[in-house]
Amino acid sequence: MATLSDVARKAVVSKMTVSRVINHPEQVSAELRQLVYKSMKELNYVPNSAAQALVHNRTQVIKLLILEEMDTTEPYYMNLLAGIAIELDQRHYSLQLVTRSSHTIGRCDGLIVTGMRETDYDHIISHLEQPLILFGENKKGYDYVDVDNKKGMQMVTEHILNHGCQKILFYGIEIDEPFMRSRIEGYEETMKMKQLLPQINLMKNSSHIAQFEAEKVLQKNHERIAFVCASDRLGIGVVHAAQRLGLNIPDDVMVTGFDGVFLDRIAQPKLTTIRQPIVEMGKTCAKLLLDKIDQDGMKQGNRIYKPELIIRNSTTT
Amino acid sequence: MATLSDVARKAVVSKMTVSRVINHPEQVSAELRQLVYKSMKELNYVPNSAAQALVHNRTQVIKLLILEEMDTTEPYYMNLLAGIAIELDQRHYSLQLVTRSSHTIGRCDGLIVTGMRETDYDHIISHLEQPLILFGENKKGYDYVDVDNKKGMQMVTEHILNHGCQKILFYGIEIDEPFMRSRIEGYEETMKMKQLLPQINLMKNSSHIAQFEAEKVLQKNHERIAFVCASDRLGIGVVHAAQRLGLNIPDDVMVTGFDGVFLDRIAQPKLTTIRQPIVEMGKTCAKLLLDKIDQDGMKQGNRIYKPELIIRNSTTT
DNA sequence: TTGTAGGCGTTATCAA
DNA sequence: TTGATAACGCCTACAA
Repeated sequence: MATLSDVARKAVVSKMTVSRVINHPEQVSAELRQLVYKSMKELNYVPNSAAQALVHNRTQVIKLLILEEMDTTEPYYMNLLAGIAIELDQRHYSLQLVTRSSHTIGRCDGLIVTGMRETDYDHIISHLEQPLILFGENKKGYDYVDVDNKKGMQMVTEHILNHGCQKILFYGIEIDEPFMRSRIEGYEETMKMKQLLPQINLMKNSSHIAQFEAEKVLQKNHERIAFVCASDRLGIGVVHAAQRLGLNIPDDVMVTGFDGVFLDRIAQPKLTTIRQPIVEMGKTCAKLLLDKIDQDGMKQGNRIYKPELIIRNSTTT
Repeated sequence: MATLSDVARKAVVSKMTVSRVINHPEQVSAELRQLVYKSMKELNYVPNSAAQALVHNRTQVIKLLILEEMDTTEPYYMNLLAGIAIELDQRHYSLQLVTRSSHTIGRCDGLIVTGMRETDYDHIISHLEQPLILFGENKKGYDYVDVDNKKGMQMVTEHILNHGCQKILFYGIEIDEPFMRSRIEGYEETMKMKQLLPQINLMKNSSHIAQFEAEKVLQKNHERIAFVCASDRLGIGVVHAAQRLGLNIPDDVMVTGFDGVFLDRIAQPKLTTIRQPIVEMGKTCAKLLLDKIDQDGMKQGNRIYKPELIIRNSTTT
């Protein structure tokens, strides 16, 4: 692999001139600049990032801290990761995955944190000195990236109402975190606005639990009913329940999910859902973080994505 | 962050002694060694890997080259990645994700390659000079990690035969790669051994396509029938087909999947499947690769995992 | 067994 | 505008 010196020798200039052409090209005369570019190309020069990291006291490593259990890891994450990785690669950073079990965080230039619970702030997050970006809304003032959860749930609830169903149950995940509270709010407010009674049922994020719960409800129910779910996984469970009882989707039972990553398409019928642009959001996490690092840890604010309603056969024919 | 010099100063020894305690502890007297350990602990010393990388002409970066389309990315990958990441972190390497679209591979110490097609050998793989490990069997002599695909399909086919069903169809993925050929072989040989007619149907790895195909078959069929599928995704499609036609699983129709990552548990009923220990396999990929790097690219051979038959309600009650 | 000198590839600083 | 020098943190080679 060619080094700065190789390029310098070939162009018959000093190493510094080459370095300048790379970092402050405007400080170099056009003539030499062209000469250096030519040599770089010929030698196929790529800067050695270890050396750069050393001078700048950087690691060029970003850690992704996944605080959710591996068990609950949904397809979801792969997309987040893909987004993050694409952006990091472009800016010559690399990635390390850290889970709750890794006891020590180790060296890095910054962190992206996801799957965080309330208690993690004190135990983990507040001890970190590196810049960080959270994936998922929070009320503690940390910079974050998320979709507008409340708006999403409003959209999907209104969609059901517009299709002539007034009995709407909410199936959510039993977890006291902001993203969940926002989704509940979105549902609740929409229902109250129409003078309808919100019915909220929280459970573990498992398709089998959702199925079990929904079967109980459907056995007693005799009118048209809808389940708006806070995840596609719960949505799939409800679909199974309806099918087991021989009910028609969407005529007897309407079902919606949330996420729009993979599972919505696996369901049969496919799920109406709120799609989160996860890959995009991953890229944004990385972008924000790298900018934050470049700006010496300055606050970057939040990035809140507009949710997208994907209408499928679980609510319409 | 503390450096070698800091530790040396604190322990009142030279930098070299500290370096030796880390890399060749046996060359240092017990007395000094303890002193140095103590100082390291007190200063919370962690070696600067950029500096190490620089001296050793390493990058400390491993790339994971994912040649499959993002679209077909299954939950599967997250587990592979998790395994790889755990091992890399322990050995102070970091990771970069590269997809087909990244035009240049860039600097790294080694690669793990997955989702490769026949044509990629010439176009991509053969141009790489870094050590590499493939995830997935191949006949070109590259070191790889995989599950015994043939054995897995034999196990699951025999399982069906033992449960009194002789009409067994194979649903596979329409892709001419070794892993698929092995799974087909496993099915074919088991059937032939019992003098039964193998029936092989290849299609895109999509639950909806599998459902479509299975419905066609089931409409004409009037005996007990089983579908052994080459992925859980196909298996889910067959389950949907049976349900749409009001058939009972497993009494009328038996279904099996392959992979045992996430989707098998989402299905209702849960799928009998061949579980691949993906996290473990990911760790092994990383381990093999790092060893290969340490041994200057020496051939490491293959690691073939025993498949595990997970019996669930899609074949038994 | 321990320490000194030099170098890995890059960049900031200062001098020309 | 350009170049020489020193420094980043660590390790190899050699010397004591």
